[in-house]
Amino acid sequence: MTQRRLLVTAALPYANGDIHIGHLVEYIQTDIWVRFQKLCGNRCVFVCADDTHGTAIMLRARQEKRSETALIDDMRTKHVADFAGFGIEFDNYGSTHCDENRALCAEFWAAIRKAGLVSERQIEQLYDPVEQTFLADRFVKGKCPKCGTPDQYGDNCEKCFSTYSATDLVDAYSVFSGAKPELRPSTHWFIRTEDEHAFLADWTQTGDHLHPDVAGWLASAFLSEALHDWDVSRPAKYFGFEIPDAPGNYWYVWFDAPIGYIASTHQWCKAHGEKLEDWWRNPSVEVHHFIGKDITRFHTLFWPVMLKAAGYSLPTKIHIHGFLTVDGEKMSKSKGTFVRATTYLKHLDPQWLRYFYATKLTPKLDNLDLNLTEFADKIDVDLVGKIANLASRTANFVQASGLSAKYPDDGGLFADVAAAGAEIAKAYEACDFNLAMRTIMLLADRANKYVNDTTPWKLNKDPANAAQVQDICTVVLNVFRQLATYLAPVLPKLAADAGALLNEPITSWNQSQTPLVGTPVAKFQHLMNRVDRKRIEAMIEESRDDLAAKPKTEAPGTSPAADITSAAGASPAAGTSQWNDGPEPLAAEPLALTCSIDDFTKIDLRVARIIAAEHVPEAKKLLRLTLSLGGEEKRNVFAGIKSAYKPEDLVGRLIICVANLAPRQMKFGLSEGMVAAAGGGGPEGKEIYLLEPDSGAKPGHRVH
RNA sequence: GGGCCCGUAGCUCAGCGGUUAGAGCAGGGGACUCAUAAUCCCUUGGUCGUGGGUUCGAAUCCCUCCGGGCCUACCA
Repeated sequence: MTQRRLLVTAALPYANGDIHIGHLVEYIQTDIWVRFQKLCGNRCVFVCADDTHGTAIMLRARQEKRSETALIDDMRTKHVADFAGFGIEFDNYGSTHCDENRALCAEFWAAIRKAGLVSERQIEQLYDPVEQTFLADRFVKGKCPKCGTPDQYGDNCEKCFSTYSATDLVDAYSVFSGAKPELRPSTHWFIRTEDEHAFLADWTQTGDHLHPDVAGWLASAFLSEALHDWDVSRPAKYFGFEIPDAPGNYWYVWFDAPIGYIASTHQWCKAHGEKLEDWWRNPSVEVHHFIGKDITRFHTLFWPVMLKAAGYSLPTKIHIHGFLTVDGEKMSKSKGTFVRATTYLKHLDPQWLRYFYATKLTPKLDNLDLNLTEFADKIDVDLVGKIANLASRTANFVQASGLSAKYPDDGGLFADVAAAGAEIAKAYEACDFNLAMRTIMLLADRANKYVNDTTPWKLNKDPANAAQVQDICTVVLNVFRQLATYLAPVLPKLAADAGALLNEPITSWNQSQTPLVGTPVAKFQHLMNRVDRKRIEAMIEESRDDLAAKPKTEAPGTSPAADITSAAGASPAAGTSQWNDGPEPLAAEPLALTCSIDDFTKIDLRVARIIAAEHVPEAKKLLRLTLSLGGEEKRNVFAGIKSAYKPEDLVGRLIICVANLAPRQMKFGLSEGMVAAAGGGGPEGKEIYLLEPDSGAKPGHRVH
């Protein structure tokens, strides 16, 4: 096989947060693929970097009272340590805030201008008067101008996938301050992607660059109509690179982020005496991007246009994966399933997660689930019970004698395992790690059966059988070594340990094709530990604590908020010990800031009777309630309690409502108030408890 | 209001137009005791969410419906 040259990237993590197990899906996936390529003898360079620019970084740095560079340097150090902890080996890990990237951005910009793709025009842009900054697209929300969906971000609509600029939003507000943004004029620069419509229509639909599902989605959602101009500049203040020919303006973070792939490559080139052109302007080099499905648009529409204009290689393939769920649900801080990389490493073996993700990853865009029980079972059964066990049950017998000098007759076992290598390699290449792992485990089953059938432990009782025992163990340890080689991309440490055991490092996929003979066998040591379930619980527990410990408020226990709680019939005066009330509910939703009695009296809480309740067929969470405040005073209220209450059980009950809440137009009608309920949402949103006054209260009574 | 994804054995998933629907794990029975209570053999278990349609033939293609999830922090 001829040596391929591959340039591989994983998406740049944003320097505004810690690496967590969701991120790791992608980095582990990419690392496995890269290690596989390298093991096969291909020249493969794996680059990544921190994505450091944008309003979020600027505001966070401001909040933490330090410079942006101090913040991003700090985050980068943490990210690098997290990745290293999981054995993710980048050839270069850079930052988008570096000289190479600045220079490349300027080069791209000049080329895109030269290609005639840049438009300049003055627009009225939204400005947050509280934070005193123009609002990046993602930090303005409002109604989609095309379909009217509320709470949509300023650059594209998640519902109808239309793209637009933030000023098109209806009823916009700043996600930072909540303030109504002001329109302020400023000049912006746009890339007219529509000019490359034909190119994109071709590139996305041909050449196997994209999974067919993605290609189809792009074709129907975007390419079926004219592409919108892409606003790539932001006026000061903005943390990023200033546009050379437009002083006071900065490139939008999504302009310089993908260029960061090239900048990181450039750094690697400099460190290794290579030329950037040989990697990014060389048709014989394959460029592979690994990304999550959330950032598909940037990589499949904008990025190719930029690359084409600047004369850099277009991606050979964009590998897109789905999101992680834990125990079937989205990662949740309150449930402790939002596990940071550092937290995981404190408790569990990184190889376990690498293996588990490998068993779940396919070329498809499906989300993958980390079922914690299954996780533990898979490690114990597959890695300890099947793989490690092969060495564990035979190495001791040949520790003195080493492997046989000549590879014995094994009934074709070694040859079969060797032959399976092609199929496994094909699966790795296709990112079908699930298939690769299944195939490997089947082979492990066969090898274990071989041990059972040949019973070396029985033969070993008679010294006359020494040679036969040695032969059997030579076979088993060789198959073990084959499997360790096949698993090396996923489990580099296991492969290293296998190499140490047999005194021959595993460095190449081809080693799986030739038996190892005559080498000494080292004293056997545990290759892989079983999963201690308690450690998983501890990890989840700590992830939960992480959050509870964070937002401390000054609110004293006697705040008005606490009074409301007592009105609900909780027992605040009683010690928690007597009633065994745990701290979880409070931890899940910490106390709000102190408010004054004046603040409180603004809210007019009233006793009301539910005189009618009905389902709203089209609504997922809502019930329509008619509340009576006594006499003729009635309120039509939509309450998000469908998951916890049936309409027929509600009619006639007394509840507490917010009687002076501003009416709100909802999809199903006008809601003229709000029903008070306790609870934290809970699983499936079922943890909802309506407040009910003590007996004697009458509709219309105010809650003081 | 729209979009996307998913619904195959208890669990996680293969299969994605063609013989009696598969695997791993879990469950049950047995063997073995070298091995990290590992391994090996046998075995229970599914009208492939529903109702239509296309077809000689559908889990597999099309449509309806039902159910679940996501689209709320540039969080993969």
